[in-house]
Amino acid sequence: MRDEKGVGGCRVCGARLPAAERGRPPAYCSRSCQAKAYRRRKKERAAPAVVPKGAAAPATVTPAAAGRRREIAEAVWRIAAGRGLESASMREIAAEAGVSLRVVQYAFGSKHRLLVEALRLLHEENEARARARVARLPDPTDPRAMLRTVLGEFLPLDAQRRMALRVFVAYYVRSLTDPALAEVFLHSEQPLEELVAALIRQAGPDGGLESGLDPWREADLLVSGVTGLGLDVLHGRRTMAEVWRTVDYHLDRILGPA
Amino acid sequence: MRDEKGVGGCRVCGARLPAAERGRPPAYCSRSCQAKAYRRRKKERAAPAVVPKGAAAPATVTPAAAGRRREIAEAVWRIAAGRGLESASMREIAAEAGVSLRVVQYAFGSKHRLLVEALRLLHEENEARARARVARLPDPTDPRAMLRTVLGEFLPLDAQRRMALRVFVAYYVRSLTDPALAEVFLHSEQPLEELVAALIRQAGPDGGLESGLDPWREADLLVSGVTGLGLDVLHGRRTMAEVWRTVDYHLDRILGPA
DNA sequence: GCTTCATTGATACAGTCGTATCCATCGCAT
DNA sequence: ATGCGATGGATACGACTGTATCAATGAAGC
Repeated sequence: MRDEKGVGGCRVCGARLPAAERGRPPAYCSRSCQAKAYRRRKKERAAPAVVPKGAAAPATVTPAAAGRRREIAEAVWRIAAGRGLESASMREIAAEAGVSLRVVQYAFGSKHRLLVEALRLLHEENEARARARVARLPDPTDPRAMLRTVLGEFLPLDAQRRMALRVFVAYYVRSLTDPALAEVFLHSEQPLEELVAALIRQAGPDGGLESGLDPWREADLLVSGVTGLGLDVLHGRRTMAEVWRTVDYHLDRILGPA
Repeated sequence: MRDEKGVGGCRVCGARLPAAERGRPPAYCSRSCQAKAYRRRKKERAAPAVVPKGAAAPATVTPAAAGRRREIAEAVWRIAAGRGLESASMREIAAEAGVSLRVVQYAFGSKHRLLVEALRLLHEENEARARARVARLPDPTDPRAMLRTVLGEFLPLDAQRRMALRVFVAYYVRSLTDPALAEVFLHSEQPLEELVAALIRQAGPDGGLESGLDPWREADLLVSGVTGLGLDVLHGRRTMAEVWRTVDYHLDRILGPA
């Protein structure tokens, strides 16, 4: 609740305001009053009341420019996951992000650029989270645990991954008729089957890899299969428990029983 | 190309037409001419010119009511596959179907009912085509050929299946936020994994089914995997040749080498 | 004080959207 | 020839769309 927008006259001298019909409503009666208020704020900022010199990150205060783009992109994710990408209008996005329409326009220029950028950011976010989960594994040399973690990135295991999966599917459909979105998809996501194939292959010498298996073909079906199973879970056609049983069955088959 | 709508005068006597500003444009100069034309049509219908009693279905002449709904639904499919479901507006659909907006409204009542019905019809259409392809197999007892045919129903192997796949994915995404569409999805598509599992199991006794395989789990990953691979093909991220190699590898693994 | 620049609130603009209304003509029967 | 319900063309309605415009802000240098 800051001071009311324009009902109390000039914020400095209290004089009546001209009340323009167009543009932003005035808050000062003159530019001199505006400059006076500015210098007052500047002085307060110079002595910012005991800041512990970098103890905790300033969670609420973002680097302004990039931070706001990020927050708007997150609003796009939430809307796309909850109500579908088709109801992500500029005004809805602005409301969800808690900013004005003009700010969204200014930050991204056009809706199309906003959508492309939101997809790109979600890709980055997900890759970072996936890497973090892999790094948090207790035994980094256990191929089965590693495979389970990697494959789990495409399953709706928590709110975050459920949302990401929904958003990605919505974007996937759009990308079928939108080259700019298609490029974001095709540019990333490639080395995944290779990673899984490498994990399977690496399990061969010391693990229990049955001979005669083609790691590449196994990885191919495993990755696309897990994606398809995840979509069924989103839909309510399967439970995660069933999916894990199927995945574990195939991991047993490929790597040998646990 | 029937006779032009209203440029040639009365369809019976050829007289000039009053050309009303509101409502449907007239085709007859008077009610008597209208009745004359009706009786003429009725007589032709009574003696329908050597119909061989059910030899071939009257492909072009549809039962009017259901036939038109079908044509409008096909227009929805074409638009959804070509330009995306989000650009399937009532007016676009009407234009694509070659009818007026009012006709689309009249035939389906609301856009939502139209979309649901179009999805239902596409499901029926696809099931019929799939059954026909299975029935056309040279050797109905060959599990490998049967499996390849069944799994092929989810791959963009021709223009029809490519279109159906695109439409289904678009609808799938909508169904995540639209219960009526979700019901159409959940109501069908269930017995598919069971069919594939049955085919795998049946190949056991006389075929070359390796012991230790769980037909149900194999079918589970195979079906969802083929779906996922098909989506990648739609996107251009894979070729159909690569997909067939992966599928055939796994059929070899499950059924034994060809 | 002045000016400049990036930012932004309020609103206008030109569409498209799904749906509803009006009403003439339709097929069909009496 | 008239009546009836189904059909359908033209158009209005109100809501919403993405984008553009105007003017005033915050912040800064001179």
